[in-house]
Amino acid sequence: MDEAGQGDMAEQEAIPVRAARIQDVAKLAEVSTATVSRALATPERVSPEARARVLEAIAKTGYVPNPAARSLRSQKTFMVLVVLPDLSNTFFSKILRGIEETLFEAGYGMIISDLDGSPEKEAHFAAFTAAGRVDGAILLNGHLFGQTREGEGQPARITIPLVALCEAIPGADIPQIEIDNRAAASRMIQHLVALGHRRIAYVSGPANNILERERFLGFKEGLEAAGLPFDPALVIPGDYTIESGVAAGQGLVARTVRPTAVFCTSDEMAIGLMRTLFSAGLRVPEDISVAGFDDIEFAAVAEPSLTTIHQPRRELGQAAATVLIDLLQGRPTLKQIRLETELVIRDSVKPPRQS
Amino acid sequence: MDEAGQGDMAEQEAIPVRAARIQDVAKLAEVSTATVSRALATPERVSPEARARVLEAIAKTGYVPNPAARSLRSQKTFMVLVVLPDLSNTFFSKILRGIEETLFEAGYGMIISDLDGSPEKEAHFAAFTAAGRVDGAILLNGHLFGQTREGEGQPARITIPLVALCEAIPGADIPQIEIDNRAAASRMIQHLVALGHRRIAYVSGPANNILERERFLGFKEGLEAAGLPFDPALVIPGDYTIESGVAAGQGLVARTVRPTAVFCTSDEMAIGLMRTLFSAGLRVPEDISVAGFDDIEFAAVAEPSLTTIHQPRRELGQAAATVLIDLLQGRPTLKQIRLETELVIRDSVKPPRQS
DNA sequence: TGGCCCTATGTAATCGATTACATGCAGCTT
DNA sequence: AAGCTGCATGTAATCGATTACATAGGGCCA
Repeated sequence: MDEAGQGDMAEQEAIPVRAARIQDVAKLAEVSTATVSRALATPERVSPEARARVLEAIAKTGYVPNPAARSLRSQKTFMVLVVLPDLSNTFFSKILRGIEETLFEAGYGMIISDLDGSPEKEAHFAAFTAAGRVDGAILLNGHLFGQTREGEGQPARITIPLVALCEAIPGADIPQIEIDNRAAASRMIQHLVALGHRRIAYVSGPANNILERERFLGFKEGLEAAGLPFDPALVIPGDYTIESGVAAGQGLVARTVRPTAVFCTSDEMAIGLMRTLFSAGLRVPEDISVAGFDDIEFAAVAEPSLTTIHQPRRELGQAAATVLIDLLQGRPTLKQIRLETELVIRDSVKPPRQS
Repeated sequence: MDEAGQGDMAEQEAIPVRAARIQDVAKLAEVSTATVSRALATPERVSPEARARVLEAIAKTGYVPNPAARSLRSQKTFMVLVVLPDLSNTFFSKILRGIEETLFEAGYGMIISDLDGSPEKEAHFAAFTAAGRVDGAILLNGHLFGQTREGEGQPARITIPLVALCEAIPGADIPQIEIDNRAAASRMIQHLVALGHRRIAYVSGPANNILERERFLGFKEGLEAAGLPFDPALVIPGDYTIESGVAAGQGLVARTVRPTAVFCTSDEMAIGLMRTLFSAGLRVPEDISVAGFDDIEFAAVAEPSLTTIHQPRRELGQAAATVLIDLLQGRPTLKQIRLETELVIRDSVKPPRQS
């Protein structure tokens, strides 16, 4: 190692104290390594005196078990992989926090994999997982991995417990933790309809996305329930990002006949869309109502504040982590958990001007 | 394991294929395990024929080296710990992405630790680090860990390479990657002054936070440069969150003599503050100008769009990861890297009404 | 042709824990 | 008293890679 980063350090101890091993503890406590190991893993199987001596020796040496050795032998890593499509997306951060919290309490660490739409990364993490670097994984990306190139050369079958979070994975027989996207979307449409809206536009998520499919079904269901026709011209493509919301807004502004309300399937898009409407001189909700989905932090402080569907993000993360831990520890789990969403009524939706 | 999660799986192969070991590959390729290992680690030290046979065998068996075994022997984990104070904070997510990207390319995995203000978590991760579970760490939380209880029982000294990101760590002799917070804050004040503002309020970050200290110094520096007096009454406490911005706004609304401009040291606070001003019937920037700091995604689409300081978040993450990797691989590194910020002028700041 | 060096490869020690199996001893039953 | 049970503990195999050291063989030079 070059000295560049350490040129003038002074108060550091000169002797690089080798980390204490179980051997050192055993010697100090005058027992065998087996007893030390048992004192930690199964205290009830060790006499109180021996246990006390071991604990004292551990405190004295600052012993921390070497995880590599432990996991090599026991085939457990106490690590969980969280796979998500885009780490920089606001929507995920609170979910992650819920996951991290719960994992931490159970003694598990969290490794994050941001797929970023890259198949190579996906393949890498599939191998990573297959290699036994983690005990289980939480998938937020809507599909299993390692599913791509089957052909020759066994594609490293994933055998560890998996849990799907938010985006249900169709063919997979793994626990799913999610919200009822369809019902939530339908609920929002019914709310808009109840206020008198008849021409309701829909800003979609990315094509083929399972959330998108569900929300779109909910959208149509809501229309149907209200006896309104479905008009494909009122479906505007988006991909959940702010930018796509901005773009959707531009398309809307350019129209001669506009919808009276727009249901955006993410808050980011709703906020981006409102921005564009403002720039064009349109007012929300006076000229056009805008609804979102997710209830991210900024929804409440947007101007106007955003009517949206609240997703219990932290709880979703906690639930997924809990299920995975149950799975890892051999406890029975539910195959599907659906958390409740909530329609949050704020200022971006009002009855249309002339109904 | 209970069957709850796996009741009716069908197409799964019945034989739980034990993952291939280096032995299996060696046998198939008709070489020794040493040759297999070398074919992967130092291909140039293996004959082309042997290498080809090994690679073929690897492909055929789907062999992936067992990381626990590897790291037990080589004392390397190819894992990096990222310590941050709040995972659910928007500001960090893009930084994380920059880190993850760079680590991934270099073959490192990322473990995340959300300290959440909990000393226990901090102690835990200090032990975690000391135990050799990671090769290095990136600290976003502004202080070293394991620094707490020195006393008896050696407190598991951290000896692995560390890098401080965003929040410089005063006494520590480790590389720092950051922006020039002071200069950036000063720059913003000068911009406000140049537009004619004389009464400029400052919404602070949490007390004792190093970013806060620097930005506050910059604020005062900016005032001084303009020959304006520093008025403690114009300093409003905050903690970078939306909520604290909302609270700061309430305080402001209640005043009889208001500043003509408010410099919030985070975009979140600026957005929360604008919200409160709107609710009270004040207009931004007509009645009062508002500036932020960070340039998060929502700054551009806020209403009005937010004048702020752009931080190259992704690049910050990349730079920190790059420095850490250099450190890990024994290359020389810089001790301090300061990335450029940029004043982004948008619509939330205008000259005061009567100057 | 003998000696030397270099390359390719193999053998086996090693990393640090967990844990199957063995052992010794105390207490209880018959 | 013999035999059984069960607890506390120790011994040593084991997990799967990396790598120090040993060795075989080929090429080159004198």
